[in-house]
Amino acid sequence: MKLLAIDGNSILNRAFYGIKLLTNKKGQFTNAIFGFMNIYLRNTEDVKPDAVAVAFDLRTPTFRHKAVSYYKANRKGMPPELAEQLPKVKELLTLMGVKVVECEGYEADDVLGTLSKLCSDSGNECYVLTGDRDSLQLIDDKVTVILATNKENICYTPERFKEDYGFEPIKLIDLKALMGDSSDNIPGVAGIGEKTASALIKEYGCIEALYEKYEESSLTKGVKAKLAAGAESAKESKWLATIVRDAPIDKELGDYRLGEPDKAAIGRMLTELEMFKLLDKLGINAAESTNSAPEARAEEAEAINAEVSALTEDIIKGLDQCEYLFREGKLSVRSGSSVYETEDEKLILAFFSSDCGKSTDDAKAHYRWAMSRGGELKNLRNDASICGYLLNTSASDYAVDKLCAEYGTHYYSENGELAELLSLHGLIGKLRAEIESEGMTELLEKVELPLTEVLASMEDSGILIDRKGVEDFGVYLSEMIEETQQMIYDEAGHEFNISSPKQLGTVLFEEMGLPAKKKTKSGYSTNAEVLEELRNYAPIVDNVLKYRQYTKLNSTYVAGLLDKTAPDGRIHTWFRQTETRTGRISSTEPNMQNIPVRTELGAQMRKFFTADEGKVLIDADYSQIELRVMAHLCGDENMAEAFNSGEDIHASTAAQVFDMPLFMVTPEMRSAAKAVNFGIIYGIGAFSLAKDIGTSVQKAKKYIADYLAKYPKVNSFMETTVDNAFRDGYVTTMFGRKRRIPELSSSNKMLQAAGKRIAMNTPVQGTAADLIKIAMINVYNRLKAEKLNAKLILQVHDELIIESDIACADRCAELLREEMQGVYDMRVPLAVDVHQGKSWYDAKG
DNA sequence: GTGGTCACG
DNA sequence: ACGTACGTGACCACT
Repeated sequence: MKLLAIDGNSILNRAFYGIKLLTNKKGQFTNAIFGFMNIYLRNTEDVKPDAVAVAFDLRTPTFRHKAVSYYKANRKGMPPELAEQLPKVKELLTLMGVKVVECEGYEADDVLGTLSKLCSDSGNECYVLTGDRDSLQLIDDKVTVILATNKENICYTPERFKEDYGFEPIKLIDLKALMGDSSDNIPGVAGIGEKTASALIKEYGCIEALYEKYEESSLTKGVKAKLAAGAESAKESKWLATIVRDAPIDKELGDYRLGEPDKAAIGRMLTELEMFKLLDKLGINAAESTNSAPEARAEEAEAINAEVSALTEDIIKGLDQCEYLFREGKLSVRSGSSVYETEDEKLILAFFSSDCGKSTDDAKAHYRWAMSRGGELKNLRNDASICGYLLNTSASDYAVDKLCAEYGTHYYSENGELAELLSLHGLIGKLRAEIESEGMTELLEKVELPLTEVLASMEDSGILIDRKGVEDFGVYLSEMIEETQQMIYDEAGHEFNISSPKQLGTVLFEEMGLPAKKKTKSGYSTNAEVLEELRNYAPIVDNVLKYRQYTKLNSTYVAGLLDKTAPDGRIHTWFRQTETRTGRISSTEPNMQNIPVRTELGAQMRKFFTADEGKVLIDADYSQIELRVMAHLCGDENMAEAFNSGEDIHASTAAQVFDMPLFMVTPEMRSAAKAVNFGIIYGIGAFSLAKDIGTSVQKAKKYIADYLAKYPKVNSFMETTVDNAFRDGYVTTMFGRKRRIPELSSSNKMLQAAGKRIAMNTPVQGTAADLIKIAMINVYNRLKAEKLNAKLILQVHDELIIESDIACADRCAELLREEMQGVYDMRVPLAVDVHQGKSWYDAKG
């Protein structure tokens, strides 16, 4: 028989600290459960055990079977985020048919010691899985210890142990008796560290032999003195370091055989925890619902048994409300207890443009399909993924099966390709009810759903790219890269991969001896901020910075964009509507929202994004929209006054903070004030502000204090927002968009502080996102209604770009300004800069 | 797949 | 004692 014995506490700890905090919708922490189960599954697959035991510590303060309990009592307790996961892991294991072993007064490793001895004595194989090197003392011919480290699992057989340590596993106890172990409060011999201890054990084998002979040995006086002084402690430490091997547990190995899993209960539990990947791995279905309305379930049940019929024009005309899915050219529609299908493009277009109210999933793809054929999609009522996003902006995806599991509606997994369609019915009902009760109906109906069509149209339009121009720019960059690279090699004295931070670090900080300022997890930091400070030390630094700039432009932008050019000569980015935590849109393949602009060389890229023949680009961007949103949300009169008077806001902030008239504000003061303004939006911290403007933390603190004193309502707004976030667990934007912030309930101070900053930033960033989304919808509708030959083609967070016929460009520009400025009645004006040009570069003004 | 870096708002 | 501002996406090196 093969037994896998697991140190539950040790593995759970590794899992907890190795994976960032995760929670389900209710805020229950799940990261340790997730990590534990992954480690468990990986190892059972590798070991293929017949029996498994997972041991957990169980000690009470009054019961001390040995002094270890007393010493270990000093250890820090578990953080609450982990403690709440512990009983869940035990429950889950039990449901899976795995034996959980706890023994009053003993620790997990004592249980492992006992189990491994049982195996060893009876000639059975035992694998001990732990993250704790202490357990290596258990290794023998029958007992292998699998040590789970952060990087990999190391499988310790007696041979492997000997290779690494140079002595037999059992002598690990003696090693610890000498060197001690601070994490276990084992004192060892004062002054003896790992090296000396290891040498002594290799020479003498055990501490008894050592103490018998050391006085006559050739050891140095110092070591002898230390050994003499620590004799008692060594003996005591050896006892402490010895793992118990006869704990009073069930000693019948057969009792640890794996039992039958209770799949239904596991399904319920993991569904509740929203651990769907794990369900997949275990081959278990998510729990079924109790949540669909009975009528809905009845309709679905009938639909399952009904014949699927072919969709026809007449049927389309008779439809009122329906769910549909459109995948790989096939349209499936459910209405009442009937299901229809077709692959006929004409019929599909007729359906899309029909008056029937439509609920679906991933409508943007359908809009694009219709638009590219000159058609349209009308009366979109619901989109499951968008509803899912509004209800929880932090999920990784919003697939129908996941949503059904999360919201507890029935998923017809048994019905093949109709599964999702039938499941959608109950799911949409539930999602709408949740949206309603969370007060987000208007946000869904007036903002997100209409926006889907706008984004589809923007993607469909794309933007014209001057391929020849980009290619030429690429040739120029390649020449510069070649040249710069050669200079770097010459200065370094050899060739190396400049793009490897590791190799670059070695060259700069070891070979060339430049002062290393900052470290990363894996070595020296070589980022631009660090290199900037080193510019004066050696010319290589400047060249590396140049090299970085050229290669970035060449690979990300030149190569990246050429690669994404469609046959129509345009670039069609994907706008993602369910991606960001704050409500912003994101852009991928390529990302059109991070095209360079801040450096002159980078900004050249924008010359290659152009208007088509006879057309022009119109670019409009909000000026300081986030600060204006802040001014509106907090209602601070001082801040509003600055905006209302049309002053330069950063200069005006400087005048306030430095308490002087506007005309006396220097560019340096303005720049510092600008940094403070940014800090305010991000959730201010003195340290980072100081770093940003290159001043002392003390001065930064004073700036912040002065700022908040001048704008007292900014201060109270932040406080109230954070307080409410603690109370509710989420924050909201002006239009009711929500973001949950589980970080606030973390006991880790860093994480909680990050949660507070999120709480301060999200209402501001998110409201700005809401505003521009509404403006986009209005612009789109007006361009259409006024039949202008112009299209909205890009959005870059606070900026919209229209490609317009030259003939109507001025009207479009005016329309754009009106819709953006007038999007919502605020306490401060929303200022918009509008420019026209043949290229994006020119249209930026 | 993760971490480092850097492009944008 | 420790690490440090909000939100993204792409590319490269390295495991």
